[in-house]
Amino acid sequence: MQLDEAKSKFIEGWGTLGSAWGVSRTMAQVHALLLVSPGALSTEDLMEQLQISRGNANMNVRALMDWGIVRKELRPGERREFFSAEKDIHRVATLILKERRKRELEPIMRVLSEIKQVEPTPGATSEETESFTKMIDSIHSFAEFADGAASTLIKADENWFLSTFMKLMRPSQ
Amino acid sequence: MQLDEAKSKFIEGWGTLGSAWGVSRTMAQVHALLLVSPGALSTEDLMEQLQISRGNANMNVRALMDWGIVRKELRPGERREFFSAEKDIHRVATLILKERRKRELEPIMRVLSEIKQVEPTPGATSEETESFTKMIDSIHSFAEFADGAASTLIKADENWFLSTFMKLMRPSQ
DNA sequence: CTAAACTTTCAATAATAATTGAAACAATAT
DNA sequence: ATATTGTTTCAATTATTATTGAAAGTTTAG
Repeated sequence: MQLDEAKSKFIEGWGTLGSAWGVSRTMAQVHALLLVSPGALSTEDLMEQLQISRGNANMNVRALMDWGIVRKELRPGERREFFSAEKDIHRVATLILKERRKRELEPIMRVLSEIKQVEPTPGATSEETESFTKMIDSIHSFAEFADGAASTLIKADENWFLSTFMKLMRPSQ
Repeated sequence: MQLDEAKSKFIEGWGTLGSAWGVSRTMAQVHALLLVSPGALSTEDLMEQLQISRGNANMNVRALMDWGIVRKELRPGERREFFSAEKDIHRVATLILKERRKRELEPIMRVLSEIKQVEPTPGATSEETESFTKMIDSIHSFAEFADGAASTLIKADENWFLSTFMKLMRPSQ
């Protein structure tokens, strides 16, 4: 396979993966393009290679910078800005995990804590109330577990992540 | 807080969480409603309590059954079908993980293997080609790691998941 | 077999999310 | 000061995805 074809396939595939997560297809594609480009790219490069508008390119590149997985790169004597992706894939995974934790885990934790104390309600059997609180409790403790796991991964450095954790997870395969 | 209000809040919150993942809001809400209902519900119950159409209720309940987190329950002497959610939250997490692995990890793995052999391409510097294959390799091995981790979790039983893994992840908090 | 009770499908419609492109804004060089 | 080169914003548009509801399909009872 030729390099260009391989790059396109990767960008397309990464875009599809993105939509399965709550990430827009284009945002994932911009990320993919930056990942497989050895040097930094300008807004124009992004527009041309992905066939998207200037506004779109700008918005997505900014979102990626918010996530911390793309950096602005300024070149001396150059007016325009260049962008490059974090190339260390473990660090990328960590940063994405962090962002998703903030966006997804935190909101549901807030809801769960809020509804944790249900009053004995007139018109509901105690069975109903108990079944509800039991369910909420178990989701709550699971969410806390997931949150803790995410924190640990976020704090863990890449080496630990790869060597220790990997051996642990696949002891016999 | 009253039981009804708490239930609504939970259903709404679970729905919001769903949209952040690639799950439709209504599918997540149907799941939430079944989770907090002590008994099984009929299609009519779902329609009424979530204010959705028959077709919508049916499609989402079927999707949840495909995921394995909702079961059909037939009552002797009753024509209509009742549905109930898997209440064990660890099992729910496992089943969701399994489904997401199939839908997300597998497609990108396919793309990655396909583009792994890039020919030395005329018109591209060897630096360019090398940088590309290096990136693909590292994503590939990371994806393999994630896939292995997912398999392990899927196979692991609930007790191990809670006791061993939890202690491991949060050794000092 | 036919009616009744219920489920499933799917084309049409509505709701939501992403994208464009032009205008406003900012920075630098002359 | 103003022309040039670039960035950012945002209302309008387009594309995507979810939802409806009516029709077709199933199953059981009589």
